[in-house]
Amino acid sequence: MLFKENILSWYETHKRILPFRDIQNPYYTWLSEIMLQQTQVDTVIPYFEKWIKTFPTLNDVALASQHDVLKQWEGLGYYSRCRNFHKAAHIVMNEHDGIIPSNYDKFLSLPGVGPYTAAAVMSIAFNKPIPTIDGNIRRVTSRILGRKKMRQNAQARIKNYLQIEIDPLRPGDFNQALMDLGSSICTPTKPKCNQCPVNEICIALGSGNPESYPEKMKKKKSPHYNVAAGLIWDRDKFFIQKRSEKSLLGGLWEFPGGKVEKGESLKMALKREIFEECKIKPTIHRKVGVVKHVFSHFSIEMNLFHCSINGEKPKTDLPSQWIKPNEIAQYPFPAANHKLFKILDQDGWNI
DNA sequence: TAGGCGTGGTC
DNA sequence: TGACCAAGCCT
Repeated sequence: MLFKENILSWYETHKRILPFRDIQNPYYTWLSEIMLQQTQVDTVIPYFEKWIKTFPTLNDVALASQHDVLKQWEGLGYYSRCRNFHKAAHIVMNEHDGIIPSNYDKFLSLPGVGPYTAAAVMSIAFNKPIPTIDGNIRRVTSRILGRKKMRQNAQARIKNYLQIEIDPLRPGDFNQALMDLGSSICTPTKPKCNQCPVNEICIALGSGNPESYPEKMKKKKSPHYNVAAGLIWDRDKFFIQKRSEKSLLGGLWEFPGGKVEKGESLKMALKREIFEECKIKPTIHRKVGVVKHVFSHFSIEMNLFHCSINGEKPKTDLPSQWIKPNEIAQYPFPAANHKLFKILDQDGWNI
């Protein structure tokens, strides 16, 4: 049985038409691979199309402000991907004459580009026979080779195996075929082995329980926090501040506030947080709403209160703005804030 | 090297 | 409905 022939002929009949596929444009390939990190194809498509419309070339990305690129990324998550891509665009423009490097090591050295992304861009955009190893391919090869433990040793073995199997004439298609196989047939649970083009050589299937490959890692339970935030009004404008680039949700805008400490009421916590962040003691009015939001490693329940400032001026080290409700669209906010905006829109934004 | 880093979909 | 999952990278 010919592994790569079967994989590629399966791909020909099953591949999806995607806006970032079959376009020989390294910028499109690079951007899509960054967006696809830990993110499903259907989520990425609208973001990709909107981004390309706003920034048709890599030079447009380099010329844009971080604020503007984050605005386009808003809602996609893992915002360091966006900040790193923005930095990398500058490097390509300034140090590579605007040409995306077609050399693996040079491309790998760009911020936000790791072994997966470098291999994907090299193989898809530059036709270089370098195998990609992502979550899908790790699972597919774990099952084909019958290796339950996917640690350092196995990683090298996967690479060796794929380096031999990869089609030197169509390396990009080969890599994408294996990833598609992993996401549609060789799924983590309930794999559709009867539809698999390489089921005859799969050791995990032969073992009778392919789903048990590879061995799953135990995950830590993530903590939950109560959070209070203030919608601080001065006449028809409210106060927002920008999060530090190095923090969680770095570079996005938010309302002042923070975690509720043990023994604190929501309003006590909010007064304390606003004083710590802005050095003012606002009057806290009614609660606007509560939203629950799950992050990658913890969850929150955010309670938003209307506040007013009694003539005081907030003093903050972070960039800040007074904006009107209709100006929200200009600022990149995290998803939890957008949930609050929905509540505010229904509520009429009135104190 | 294991943990930090978002979000939306699925069951 | 909580737990898991999805085309990783950085520190």
